[in-house]
Amino acid sequence: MARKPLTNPRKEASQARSRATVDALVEATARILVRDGFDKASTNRIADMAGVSIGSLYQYYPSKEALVAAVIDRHNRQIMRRVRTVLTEIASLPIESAVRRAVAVAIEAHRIDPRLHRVLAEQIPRVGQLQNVEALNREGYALFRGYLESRRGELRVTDLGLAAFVCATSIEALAHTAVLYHTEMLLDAEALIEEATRFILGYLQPPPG
Amino acid sequence: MARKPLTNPRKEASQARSRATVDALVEATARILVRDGFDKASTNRIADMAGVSIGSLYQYYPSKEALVAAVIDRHNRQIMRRVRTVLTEIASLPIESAVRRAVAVAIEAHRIDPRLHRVLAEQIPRVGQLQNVEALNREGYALFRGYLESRRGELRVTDLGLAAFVCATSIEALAHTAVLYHTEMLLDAEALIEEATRFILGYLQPPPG
DNA sequence: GTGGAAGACGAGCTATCGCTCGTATCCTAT
DNA sequence: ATAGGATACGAGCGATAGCTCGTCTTCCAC
Repeated sequence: MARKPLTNPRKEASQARSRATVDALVEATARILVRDGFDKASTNRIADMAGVSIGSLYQYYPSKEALVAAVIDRHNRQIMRRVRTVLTEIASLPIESAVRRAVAVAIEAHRIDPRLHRVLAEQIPRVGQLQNVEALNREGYALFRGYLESRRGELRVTDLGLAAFVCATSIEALAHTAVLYHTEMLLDAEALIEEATRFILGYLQPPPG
Repeated sequence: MARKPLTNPRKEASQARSRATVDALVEATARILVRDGFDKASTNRIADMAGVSIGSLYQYYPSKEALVAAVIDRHNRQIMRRVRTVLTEIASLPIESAVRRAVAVAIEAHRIDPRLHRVLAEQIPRVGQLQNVEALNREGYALFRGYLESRRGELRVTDLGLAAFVCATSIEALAHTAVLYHTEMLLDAEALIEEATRFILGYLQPPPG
């Protein structure tokens, strides 16, 4: 396997001026990733677009990968803030509305910055941040599993771990695919949400009657 | 968006000797992709591993991307041959066994060469082959949709297009995730297949009774 | 058996990459 | 006011990338 470059920031920025520099670098990285893709995102170009000298760039980030990792981090934080909130709120809801909310937030999360999300989804493996993203997936999975456990009596599934995996993976994939590759479906997002909800419920809930 | 390099082969190999050269190049590309990743797969290195001079490489492929595209192509062909066969066979099967077979073949297909599949899944967007892969997905989707239509009377879903999208996307995602990131699940692949089958059937079939 | 097309070769060009380091400027504690 | 740490600068180094082109070798139709 390939050797991993360091992806941690080099030092904290302590003065306001330098914090602005760091922000500009991360922002410029995100913009270049979206506009030109990972390959054309050279450190020189990033520094340029940030209006910062290449020397300053290397004061804060040891490599291009570290910069991309910072972008990923920022994006993930945005997503998880939203997902965590909603998946915590659903605890008190009945199954049907809980699942509907979960599906909706998955779509919402993917729509936060779809173009960036797409580039990142493609580039994350190369930056060696896969574990971190796996950790996020696992958190979503764990939150959902927690909910299932609290409602175990109302479910027809027995292996809640497996069920949570199946649900979380599918919901994520549906949201991901729809947002990134089938935007026309979002014109009637409600219909998609309803269908996905029926999908999940048909699996989780015992047949009526 | 980034400028696209040409990805078409440069010329056909007509003599046996040159066909061997082309094969060696594609094979070497695949091996280096798996072993070292896309970034370290330089044309010089590929030519080296193939035991072919760099000049010969450029006689047949105009760029590194073209070589990777050839690898993708070969791999996709392997996968689709299998998937097409099975999805055609299921036409005569009742829903339950048809879905089970479909799930099984999705997993099977991802297991053909998982390490290569993983690298390719990550790198395909950069090679601009996304449409081609989308075409494959659409073929899988269309085949499955055809089956659903032939059984429409036995289903509870109404929008078969949407249903096929939901099923195909989920099955693919479950197979993909399990094979690439949760190999421990494959120790009991039967259990996974059964669960996924229940999952899909709960959505497609009307409640019993 | 020979001429010309097909194939193979690899030194080396240009471009760009990631990155360092010596120097200049700014900020703040005293 | 000023010392000295924090911050910013950017010319330019070494490495490596993709790729060309002039030359040599092999194959095959006649």
